Amino acid sequence: MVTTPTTITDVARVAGVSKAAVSFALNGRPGVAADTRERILAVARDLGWTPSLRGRSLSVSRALAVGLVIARTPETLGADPFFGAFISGSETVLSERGYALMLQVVSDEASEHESYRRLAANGRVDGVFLTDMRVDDLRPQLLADLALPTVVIGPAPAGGPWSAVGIDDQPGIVAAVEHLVALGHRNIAHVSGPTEFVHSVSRRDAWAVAISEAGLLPGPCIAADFSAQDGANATSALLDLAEPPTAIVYANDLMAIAGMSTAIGRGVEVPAQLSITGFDDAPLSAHLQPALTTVRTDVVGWGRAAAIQLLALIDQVAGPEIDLPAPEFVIRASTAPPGHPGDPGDPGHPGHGAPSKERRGSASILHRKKS
Amino acid sequence: MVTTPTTITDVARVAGVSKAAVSFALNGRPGVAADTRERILAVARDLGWTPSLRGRSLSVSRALAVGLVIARTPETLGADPFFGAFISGSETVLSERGYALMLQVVSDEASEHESYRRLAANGRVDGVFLTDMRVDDLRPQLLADLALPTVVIGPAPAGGPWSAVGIDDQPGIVAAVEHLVALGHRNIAHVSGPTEFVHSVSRRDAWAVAISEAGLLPGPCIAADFSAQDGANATSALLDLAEPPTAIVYANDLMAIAGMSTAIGRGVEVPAQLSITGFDDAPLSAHLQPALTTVRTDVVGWGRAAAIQLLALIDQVAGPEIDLPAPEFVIRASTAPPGHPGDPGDPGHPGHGAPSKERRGSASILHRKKS
DNA sequence: TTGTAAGCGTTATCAA
DNA sequence: TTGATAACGCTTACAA
Repeated sequence: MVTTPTTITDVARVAGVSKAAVSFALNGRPGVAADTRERILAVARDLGWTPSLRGRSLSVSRALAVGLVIARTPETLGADPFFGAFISGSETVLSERGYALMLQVVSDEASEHESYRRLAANGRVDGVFLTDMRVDDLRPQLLADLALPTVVIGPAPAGGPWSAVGIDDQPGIVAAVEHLVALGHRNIAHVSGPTEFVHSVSRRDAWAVAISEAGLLPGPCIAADFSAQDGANATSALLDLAEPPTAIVYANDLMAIAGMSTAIGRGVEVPAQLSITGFDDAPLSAHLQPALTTVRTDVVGWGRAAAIQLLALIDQVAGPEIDLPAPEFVIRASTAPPGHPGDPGDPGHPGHGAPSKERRGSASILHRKKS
Repeated sequence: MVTTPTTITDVARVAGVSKAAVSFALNGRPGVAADTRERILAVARDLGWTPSLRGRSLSVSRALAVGLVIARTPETLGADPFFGAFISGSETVLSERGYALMLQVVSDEASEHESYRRLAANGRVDGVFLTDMRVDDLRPQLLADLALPTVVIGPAPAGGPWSAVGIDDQPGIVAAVEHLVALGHRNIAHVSGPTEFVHSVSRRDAWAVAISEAGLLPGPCIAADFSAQDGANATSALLDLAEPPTAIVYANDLMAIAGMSTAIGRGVEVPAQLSITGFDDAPLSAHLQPALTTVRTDVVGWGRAAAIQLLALIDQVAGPEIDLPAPEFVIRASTAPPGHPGDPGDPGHPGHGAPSKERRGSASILHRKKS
């Protein structure tokens, strides 16, 4: 018993109509009498016929698939909770519309371009998501040249010829800084991502602005690469300063966790002597000791919104205005008032034991699309 | 300037040959003179022509793509370093052969089956990877019915009608137990994954066997769900026992890390009072305080091997024997001799500061394929 | 060695 | 409202 060697021709023959009639009936288009349509559909069901995507694809010049090219090393990919959630979210929309997702993972920028070129040349996809936007990013131009509809994921420079869907990360960072300021911190450092990325710069700027709006001088800022190793290194460098910060705002959870461990390893108590905030709310973050204060964004919803936007772009229709939920600032146990250098004999800070109740503050939201 | 409205007909016309000649030349097949071939290829290059996958796909009845359906929640997906690495690895092989990877993420088993059905009915893929094999898994039968070549990733029950590629995780667990026994532990617990998964059972059995081979009685064993939350819960339960274990072997790093934090939060020193081992070597694990002793497998190489195997299956040729590197047991700072309940005043265990030099022991390897 | 022509399974065009 | 018939872009017998 085979699956589907049945073709539209078979259905047409059995139903005693033309192929065109079958096609019309299936796609629910006018031009076929109601009873004829019924009969055709019945036959199709009996024969277990599903239209062939390949034939259809050739005929309509559409791949019915979209692409996601990720330029990351296996390690940074595996450590980032973003992609799994994003893909989950976009999949719900895509599969509902009969679209599939082609995933490509490459290691460097050159092969990333090559990847897009091939995707376009082969006609494998009808559009792509673009993540990790860089400050001077060549990909939008490339994709424009390739005539491949593109949705940029995350903050993107305004005014470009692209469509972007993103939750603005700035309010999350601002909330973190304000929280720390309210706790009494005056020397607040930042460990950013690589400055070539737009979202790195965006978060760094948010940190700087929030600090000066609080009437403080910006603390030290170190650019790292989002990896645990670099987060640890940056933290060491900050703690080695003549005037080490009393709080550090990290651009992602992975660096924050590694930084927290580094501090603890040096005998610096967290949060008593050093407060720490992350970004992402990784699945692990709530279960650390101390649990990590961080910023959570609804990445699944983001993926959904991006997929809707991309499909609209492909269909050349105006995409709906999508309201993305605001990022949440999640206060846990890794932040506290500064300057409690005492109690060095407190093993494991039992006071901050269970994650217990989390307090949340919400921030605002951004959704920018091509005008 | 448009990208590729060029078709094989254009190339044939410009080169002054037939479409067949172009096809033959492109696919490097005999039946066309060397100089003609050169000329054709030159024209193709000039015109920037790449054969359309859609036409080709329809003609050869092949999708030139393989599928990976992942049944995970966004959280467990994002926390697992496996998939990113696996996809990276398989991609290197697939893209080289002109294949692409279709990724589907679903939430439950029912929609997973649905996903496979659609993939097959649409002819979107020529074969699939099957991960997270369950003890009584219905998917192999389904895929056999769908006539979809399948490669099972990871340990699979022997004797089934499937082809499996996996690094045996047992030697890694055995190495962990032997390490703990050598350190002097006598009460070694295990936190496993859900017992419905073959790899959970495999790791649990390895733990049990290694313990009895050391002449010890098996310690307590709790099945969790691989999540941080469940790892924390299981750890609490173990520490609440009348005779709490002095060491815990976890089935993955995420649970181990959460468990470690839980212990520390309860005032239990790691590794002085409790030794902990993980599985995966997540990017973060080396940068924790204390750094996690764990088992590392070459997932990227595994992905490569699986892709080679799947393509061979699709092409109906015998796959090459692939030697997968043995899993490595990585000894870091979360394991130590038992019974040092003293020194409760040691903040942050500075003695275990930097990850420093890691000692590694290697274990053996498994690669089973369909006979 | 080369060219012709028939598929692959759709959708689209255009008479009837 | 229908039903031939021609694309779509490629591969592949088969004939020249």
